[in-house]
Amino acid sequence: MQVTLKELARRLNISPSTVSRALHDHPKIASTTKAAVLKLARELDFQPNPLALNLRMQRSKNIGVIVPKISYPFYASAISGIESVAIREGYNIIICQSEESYEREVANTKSLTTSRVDGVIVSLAGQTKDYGHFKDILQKKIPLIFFNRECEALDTPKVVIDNVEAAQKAVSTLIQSGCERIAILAGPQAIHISNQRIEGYYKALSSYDKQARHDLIFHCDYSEDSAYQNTLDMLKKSEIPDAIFAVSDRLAIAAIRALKAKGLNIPNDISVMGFNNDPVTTIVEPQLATVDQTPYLMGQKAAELFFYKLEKPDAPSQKVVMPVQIIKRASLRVLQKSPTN
Amino acid sequence: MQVTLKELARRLNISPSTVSRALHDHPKIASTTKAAVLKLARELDFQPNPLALNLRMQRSKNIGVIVPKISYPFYASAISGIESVAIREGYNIIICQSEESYEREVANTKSLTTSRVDGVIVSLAGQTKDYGHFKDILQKKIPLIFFNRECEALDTPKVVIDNVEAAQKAVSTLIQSGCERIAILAGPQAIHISNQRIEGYYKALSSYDKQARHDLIFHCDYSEDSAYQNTLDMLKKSEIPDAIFAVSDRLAIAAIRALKAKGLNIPNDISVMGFNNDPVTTIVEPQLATVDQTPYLMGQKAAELFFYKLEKPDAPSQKVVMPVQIIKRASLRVLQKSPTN
DNA sequence: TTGTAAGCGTTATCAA
DNA sequence: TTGATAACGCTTACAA
Repeated sequence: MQVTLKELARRLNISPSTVSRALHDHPKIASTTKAAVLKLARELDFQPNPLALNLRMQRSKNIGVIVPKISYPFYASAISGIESVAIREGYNIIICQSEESYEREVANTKSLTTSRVDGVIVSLAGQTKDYGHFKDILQKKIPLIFFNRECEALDTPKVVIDNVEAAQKAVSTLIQSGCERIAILAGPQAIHISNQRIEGYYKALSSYDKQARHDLIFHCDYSEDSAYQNTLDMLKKSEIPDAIFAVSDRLAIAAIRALKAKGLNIPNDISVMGFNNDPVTTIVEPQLATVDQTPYLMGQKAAELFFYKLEKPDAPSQKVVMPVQIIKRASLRVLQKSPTN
Repeated sequence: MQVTLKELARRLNISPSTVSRALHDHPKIASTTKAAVLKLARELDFQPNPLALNLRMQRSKNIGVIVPKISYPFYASAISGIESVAIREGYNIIICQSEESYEREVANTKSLTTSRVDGVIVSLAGQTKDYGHFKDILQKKIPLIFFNRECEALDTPKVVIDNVEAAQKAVSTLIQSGCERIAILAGPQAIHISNQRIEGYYKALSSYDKQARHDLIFHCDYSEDSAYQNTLDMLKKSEIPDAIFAVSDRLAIAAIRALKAKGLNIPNDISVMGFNNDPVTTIVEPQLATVDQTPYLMGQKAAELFFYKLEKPDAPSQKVVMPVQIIKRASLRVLQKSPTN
């Protein structure tokens, strides 16, 4: 059994309140009693009971975290980031996986609120289109933070990347390496993040005075099978693309598989660019160029936004936009500089 | 603000204890009052305050989980497994990463015990050789469960695979496909799990009346660089191996990289077998044969062992041994059946 | 069948 | 500078 504050008081023949004050070095406490308390506390290895503390303080010191899937490397890193700052502040995190399902996400928010978390950090499930469960959280005055996949309609702190700009950079990189017909392998039509990346794709093309071609835009359902199929479809065109920009590394790798199956050389026949900088990008052959999103830092930032909100509940909600970095790898063709230029 | 049990009592003009009993359908409660309580509780969406409950019951309903790294796919799956049964029992899990460091593992156990978890589920850090911090946990009567990487010296419930048998199966598979000179790419000398796999390697060889050759045993420090170097060393021999059994997929992939760099064909010149069934095994070329360990099921089982221990603290500790499965893939040569046999 | 009171371990308020 | 008391929200003897 752990030693309690009461027990310290009993042994020292003083009242629990005095012990409590000594432990928190309250201004009006005799230095002698304070010393005595601290000494005994150390001797007996006193640890305040967090359960009692939590009840008293009406908080749990837990942060709920809802992500689509912790086995996605992006989220594994983001969680580490969140955890690192939570631990530092004496908080624990409770991780829930929505598995991209709206129903599970709703269930997760319910379970987190009944377990009285002090805040919730979320990256939206792919299927979520209704935000009632998040409004409930806000209404209960529980700080709610989004990261990566956010809900634009809700006024909460959030940390995201500029998906438009990131995609624009990625596609510009392809253009600069000499690609002319760049296809985009996007997600489902309704996915915000995917649409933003399509927008960036358009922007890149137009900034180089290129005409966007609607027949080079492919929507898959985020499954590898469908990415594979869409890639095969691309290759049926009379003039096949000379580059593919996929909105995630997983999709890009499925595309690579399809390209290889058709005997195409990457990057000589076709360049490929992914998104996320997943560890597999260095395993696949050729190594996959991609967009790095610093998920660990995003997680840290999200946690920091939570603590800021906790401290200043009425401060306006910040939207933090993280920089991204293009990672050039062997899946990208190298521009042959023409000697005349 | 959430409605409390007291509030229900006040509104119904009965005592809190009666409300509490009604909610728990205590035998001696008038069915009318019970109905009334339940009705109001539903109307006001009463949720018992877990903080109060925890203090009263002297438990946190949290399970601490310490793993080397959640971004290892094996642990990501294992955690999902643990979580799935924890949630079902109304428990939350608090995840800590030791990052393979002994010091961090000690710090993790400290932080978990001061936050008063009801149990701890651990897979040992690579560097851990002293188990004092775990003895402290046991002494505090906190259930302690090991999974995957266990501590043999401690009498606790555990869920593991039979590493000797798994390695024996893996190496037998190589032998059956016609490999003669099988090298093993093992971890550091002190790692229990790695040594067990070496033992299985010996057993497989001797069961086929083959002589084990010490010059085919390579110890790397678990880093990819060192796996790469060790593989290059193998190739300096007068007679190079015709198969490599690596004790993890990560090491196997580093080996593949080295083999390719030296212009060797896999599996024609040399077969490769990994361990873990990491998702990258299907990305690397050729796809990597490996040993599947069902980490999700291991996690579930570990959590179940925890709840069993919680219920029956004095029951003898179970050791659950999970079956493994050899996954054959293209990195394995196919045996040319000689027509005379 | 129900109510009263004590207690889980802490802190905050008030009084001394 | 310290102590007594109440309170956080719940359960559980014990009493009625």
